[in-house]
Amino acid sequence: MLPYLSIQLRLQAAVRAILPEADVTAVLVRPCPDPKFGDYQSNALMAVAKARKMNPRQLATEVVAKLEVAEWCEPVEIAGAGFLNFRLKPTALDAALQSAARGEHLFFARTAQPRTIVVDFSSPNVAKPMHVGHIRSTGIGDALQRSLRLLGHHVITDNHIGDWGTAFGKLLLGWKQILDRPALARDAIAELERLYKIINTECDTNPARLEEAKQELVKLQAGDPENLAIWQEMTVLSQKQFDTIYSRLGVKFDHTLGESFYNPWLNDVVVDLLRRGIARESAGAVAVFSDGSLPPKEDPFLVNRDGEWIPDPALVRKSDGGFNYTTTDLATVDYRLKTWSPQEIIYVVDDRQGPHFKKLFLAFARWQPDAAKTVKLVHVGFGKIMGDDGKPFKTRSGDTVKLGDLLDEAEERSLKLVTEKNPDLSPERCREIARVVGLAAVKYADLLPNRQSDYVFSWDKMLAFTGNTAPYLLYAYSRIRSIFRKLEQPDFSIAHPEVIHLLAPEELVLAKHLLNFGLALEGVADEYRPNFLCNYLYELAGKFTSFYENCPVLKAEATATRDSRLALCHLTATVLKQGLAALGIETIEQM
RNA sequence: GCGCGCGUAGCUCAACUGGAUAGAGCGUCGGUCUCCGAAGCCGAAGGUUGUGGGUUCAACUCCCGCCGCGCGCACCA
Repeated sequence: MLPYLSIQLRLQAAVRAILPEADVTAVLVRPCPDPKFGDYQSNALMAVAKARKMNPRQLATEVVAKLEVAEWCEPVEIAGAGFLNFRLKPTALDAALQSAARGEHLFFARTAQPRTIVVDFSSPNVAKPMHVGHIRSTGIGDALQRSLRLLGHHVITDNHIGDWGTAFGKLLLGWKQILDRPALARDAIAELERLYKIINTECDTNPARLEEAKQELVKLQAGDPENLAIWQEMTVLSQKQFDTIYSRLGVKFDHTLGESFYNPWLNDVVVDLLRRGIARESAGAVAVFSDGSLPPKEDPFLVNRDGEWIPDPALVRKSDGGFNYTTTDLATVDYRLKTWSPQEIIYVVDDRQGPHFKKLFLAFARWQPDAAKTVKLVHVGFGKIMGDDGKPFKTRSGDTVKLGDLLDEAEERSLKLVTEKNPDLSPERCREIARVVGLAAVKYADLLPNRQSDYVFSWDKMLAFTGNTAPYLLYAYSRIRSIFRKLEQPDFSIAHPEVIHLLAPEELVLAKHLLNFGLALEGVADEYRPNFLCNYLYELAGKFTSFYENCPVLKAEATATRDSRLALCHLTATVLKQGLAALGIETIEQM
């Protein structure tokens, strides 16, 4: 077990010994923000004391008297208002690394309570090109599902593609009347996009055209064979595009159950909602209204107009009989619960859909109160990608940036840099390095900022080899690998874990940081924030580089020092690789 | 108008249950390759965390007011 977890358990036991009725789940041990205070700290006693109106330092003194941590720590220090500071004994640090070297752990613990978690992410639309916005849902969702799996959860990924809806009326009309077959063969998505744009423009100015499109949609929804066949073909063509992009990104889904999958249940959902009095008819449509159980300010089914709270319902059936996405989403929750019995469903979707998810989650809880208690529904929202001008990121001509083009450009730019820095490497080798670096740069730049804020897209920043970037991390990794190449043991493994014995300050700093890998992973899983792991890995790479500058490995004077440092390098490389993998980022041996 | 989110160094961003002297990178200035990869490393300068109050032993973090920006506000998703 990792030292801080052992210390935490003992601390909780000590608190329980003093205050038997105390809830110790919040009594946590965390790394110190400043090494001068020690390696780990706990500030939980101040909160415990406060809740009981006790003197925090007095409580700390009593707890410390009962605290048995001498096998890992120097004597515990009580500081400030009631902080506990722990300093690891060198033997405990060595032991932790040795157990990792024996393969007993990689500085994280698999969860004691595995949950079944559905992760719903990416969700592109049929007949439309995947664009730069999809990188966010896809990248964040993939990083979350990878991290959750690594921690031992049972994860089910489901790509809820937009393969149904009003857009298909226009697409069908375009397909029947102005389809350019050769163009479709060349670039299906571009042709479908062209159809949609033309018909959409016509519909804006010509009500008759709009009516035609609506009729095509009605026919599709009624199961007209011709329209269904065309729709099917559009879906297949789109899926090819998705597959190409996902294959480049290294993203896989366990399921791809698009919106259309739920069609058979939509009518039943609405009927049931009506029967239970959760939805009612309004202006020809069917909608879920507020049940008044929440204060108006917190009630997503209410909106304030000129000082008055008026209904802002969620529509589940349009006045023309069509269904809305709330209906589909309700059917989807129902299906997922019945099929997989998850404890948690995570939706990685743009923050602007926040109000929709609030309504959805509340509506589901009213529809199926018992089922709702078994599952945690979470909207993991994220902000927009902006250009240098502070406006949403677009091409020079003002179009949305297509994801495929973005990845191409990342590889091209990265190839230029790689070739420049490595004139000796073969073109094939450079191309492979550039592929990994370019892709990593885009993914990492997207995962690094706090997901809720908008961020500014910058090629120069994400491809820079300095600063908190993917190239910097990959460079640190490749430098470690270079050591083992030089050693002529590219498949190096730690033969004798007991050689690990850390002395130099830079060794200690690096080793202690390795111990915190699990905290970073848990942060990602608990807060749905991959940027915690990004920052952890950046610090790890930085601490490794400091070590590397100051502590000779292959040229160490003593064999024992050399072997210990080789082991430290190997463990660092393993954590870097595993951590990047959890973010969906590949590593390379050389760059 | 109402609601939600945001506001941190010149710029781009961090800041882990409220916790100790708010941290990085870029840019600027300076140091560092007869030594395992200098795409690196070390150092300096740079802040009233939009603003005014409040709660607390302790506030970037929680509460209230104000200013500024973004987003959303039935029959698209």
